[in-house]
Amino acid sequence: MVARAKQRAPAVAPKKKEPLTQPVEDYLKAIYAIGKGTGPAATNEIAQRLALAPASVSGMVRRLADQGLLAYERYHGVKLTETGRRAALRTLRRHRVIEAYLARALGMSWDRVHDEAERLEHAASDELVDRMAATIGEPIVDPHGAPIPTRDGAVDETEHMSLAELAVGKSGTVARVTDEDPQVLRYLGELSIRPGRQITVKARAPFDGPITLTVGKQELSIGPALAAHVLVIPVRDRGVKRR
Amino acid sequence: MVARAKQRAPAVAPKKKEPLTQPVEDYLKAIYAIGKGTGPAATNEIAQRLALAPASVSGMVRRLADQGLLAYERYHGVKLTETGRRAALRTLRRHRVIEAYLARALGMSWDRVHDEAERLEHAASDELVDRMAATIGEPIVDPHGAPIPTRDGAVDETEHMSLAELAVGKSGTVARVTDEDPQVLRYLGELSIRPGRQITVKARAPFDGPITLTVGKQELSIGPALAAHVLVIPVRDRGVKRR
DNA sequence: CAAAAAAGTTAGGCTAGCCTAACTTTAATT
DNA sequence: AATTAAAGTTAGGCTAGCCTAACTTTTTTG
Repeated sequence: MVARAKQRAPAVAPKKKEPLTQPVEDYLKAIYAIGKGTGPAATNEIAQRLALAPASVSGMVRRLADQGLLAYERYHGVKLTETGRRAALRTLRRHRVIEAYLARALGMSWDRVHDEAERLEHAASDELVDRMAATIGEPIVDPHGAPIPTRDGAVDETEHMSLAELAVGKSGTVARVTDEDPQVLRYLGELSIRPGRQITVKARAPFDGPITLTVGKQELSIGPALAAHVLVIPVRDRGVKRR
Repeated sequence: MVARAKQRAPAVAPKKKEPLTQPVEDYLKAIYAIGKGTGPAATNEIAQRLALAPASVSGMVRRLADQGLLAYERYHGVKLTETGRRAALRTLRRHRVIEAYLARALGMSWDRVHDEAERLEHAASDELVDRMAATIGEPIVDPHGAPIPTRDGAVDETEHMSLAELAVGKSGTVARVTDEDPQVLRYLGELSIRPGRQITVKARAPFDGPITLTVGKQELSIGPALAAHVLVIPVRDRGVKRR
């Protein structure tokens, strides 16, 4: 019979200055995205985001815990340590600065910047990223409206309401689109649903049906799943039908 | 006793569209650099350039030959195939366009662009590289004066004379500096020895001694090893001491 | 032209990251 | 509370790229 020994990681986070590998940066980013920087992330969800087998995640997660990047308790998911959080935010900053730069300085469309940034974020130096940010005027958000962490790891973590939750008759300004699929982004672009635009909800069909909106002078309707990816800042009583 | 069977690669270059890995791109670049695109490259030299053990090169070189990127004959070095040459030039174009872009659009100094480009070249898409090139006006050379291959794989392969070979009394315009060590580049920069500058050789000390030059109004001397990395286009009879 | 030196190759091992299959633990359901 | 389902982990394997050590081929040299 095996004694139920404490399996806590015996390592004391050996501070290494070696740069993180590309897969490691991806794990940290995924874990950050799931737990919003502080909450726990489940093995299966990490696996799904990274398109890996859960078994692979179990293995990697243990290594990252040994390195002091994660707090890991077997069968109970992981959390980022402070070190891990900072590493994740550094990658996130790179990603979003690069996206913003590609769009503003090189005229790349908002549906292509994500994939490009996904690769460049692992290769660009901090110096380069800072130069990019400076060149386009220290942007605060990326082309999809996602907030860019500062050099010292601060992020605007405001939670926005989604278009799917906005009451009929209310208006809101699009703050962010939380979908990176190029096809989806192109479609939204055609409807001119993009950060900064003002949208009014005209009707909502029952049983999770389509939502009818006006964007500028256009009237159109989109599905609720898509609407959930459009985050808005409600406008206080304007565009509300007077009664 | 083992029959001395023909060990030729049995594979017929299975045309795969999978992108080349970073190490593979580095091998091809190194082989291109050694053989100027056509000549053979020795195992040891490849190993030295990539800072790898010769044994590792033997292994990789075989795989690349099986993929149809190299022509390989055991114990006699490798040559690039046409496919390999094109792949090498694509990487080289990326590298140099990126260098040029970093310098011109982002104000990065010429001694830092190499290392940055070395990483970015593996991550940047062709689309991005083309946009960079277009943005800075389709440059022909990188910040060190190295020619940039065109999209369809053409390169200016002109061989320049080096400053070490320029006769005393003759002048030349710096075409290129073939050293990527940041320290060396910073030093040359301080002496304002950089592409476009005109230099006159004033004296050459015997026994491979230092070479005295004038750059602009400055007079200075540098060692022959360094001078060999400064490529020049001789100016026909100007600055020659009349006698 | 034989012996030594240099260059190149093979053999055997290692690590990071991934996989599938089988097993264990936790959570959900009756 | 017992059973089933879901989630997570371990075991065992694979590939790309690297290494060192030992061996073979080619080149150089006395």
